[in-house]
Amino acid sequence: MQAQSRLAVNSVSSDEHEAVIRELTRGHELTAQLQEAAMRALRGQGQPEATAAFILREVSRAFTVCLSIMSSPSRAPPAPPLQPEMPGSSVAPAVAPRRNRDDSIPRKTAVTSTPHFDGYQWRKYGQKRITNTSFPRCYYKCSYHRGRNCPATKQVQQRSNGDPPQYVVIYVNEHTCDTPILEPEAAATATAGATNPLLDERGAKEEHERMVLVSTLACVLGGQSPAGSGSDVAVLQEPQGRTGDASASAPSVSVADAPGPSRPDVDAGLDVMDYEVTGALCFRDSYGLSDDGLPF
DNA sequence: TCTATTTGACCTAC
DNA sequence: GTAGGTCAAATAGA
Repeated sequence: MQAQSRLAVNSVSSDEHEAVIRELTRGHELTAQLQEAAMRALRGQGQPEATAAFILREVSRAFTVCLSIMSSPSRAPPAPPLQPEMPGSSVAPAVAPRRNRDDSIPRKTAVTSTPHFDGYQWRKYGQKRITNTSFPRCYYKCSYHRGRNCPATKQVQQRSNGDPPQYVVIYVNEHTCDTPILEPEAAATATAGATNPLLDERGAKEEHERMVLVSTLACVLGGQSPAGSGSDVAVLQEPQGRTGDASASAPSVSVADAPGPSRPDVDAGLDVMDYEVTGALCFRDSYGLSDDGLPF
């Protein structure tokens, strides 16, 4: 599948490339909202809550990985889409990009409209105006940077102010804190914060989408299988610690602490690049959504 | 009082 | 010298 994706992506036009990114971004965004709503709906329900949290986090991560791949220079069409398309902004001059300070530091790039909700908690520590860009770049550290010595940081830069606005998020270093997924209230706060007006703008439409997805997910977790997706959930069993770090499997709350002996096995060995994860969750097909993401 | 955010200054790669 | 990344003091809010 991965090879097929590469072949396909390498031959697509700029418009198609943008469309793929747009759809992935949309999926990622919906996953974030579903995560928020599902956690609220399933709160205190033990195993279903833990399972939902795990699945949704992995789905979100799968979208992030796909977006990262699609946004990488080797995947981009001839005309790179990362430059802001703001009126009045000139085409970027041929300036040699600065090298990362340390090439050994793992970096992942994602494009999303919900940069502030990715399952982790971040603390902003800086903001910088970047040349040839219309928006400043914000710098975040993991909230557990001090307490757990987590080295993870991310940079968020708005790329366009469309609907929804798109953000380029660069994740630097892996989490070693094994940050739990945000509690529903915290997630709602983070998502609906001043830096993310998305929910305000979409309001009723997306609330409806969320409710459809949540009810379907609840159905799945409750042992009822929505059309054609009953066995897909099991495919999503995957190690929680993406770094292989032993500490990554010892979160303080939420998912890993949830009761139940059959928590998805942290040693299942599924890699980040197992795209069957995303393939197994075809929201539109499995959940009866139309082409524009709305329920039929 | 504590915590998070803002913002100017500083450091470093190019 | 310039620009990106980080630090830390100042500030705001709970």
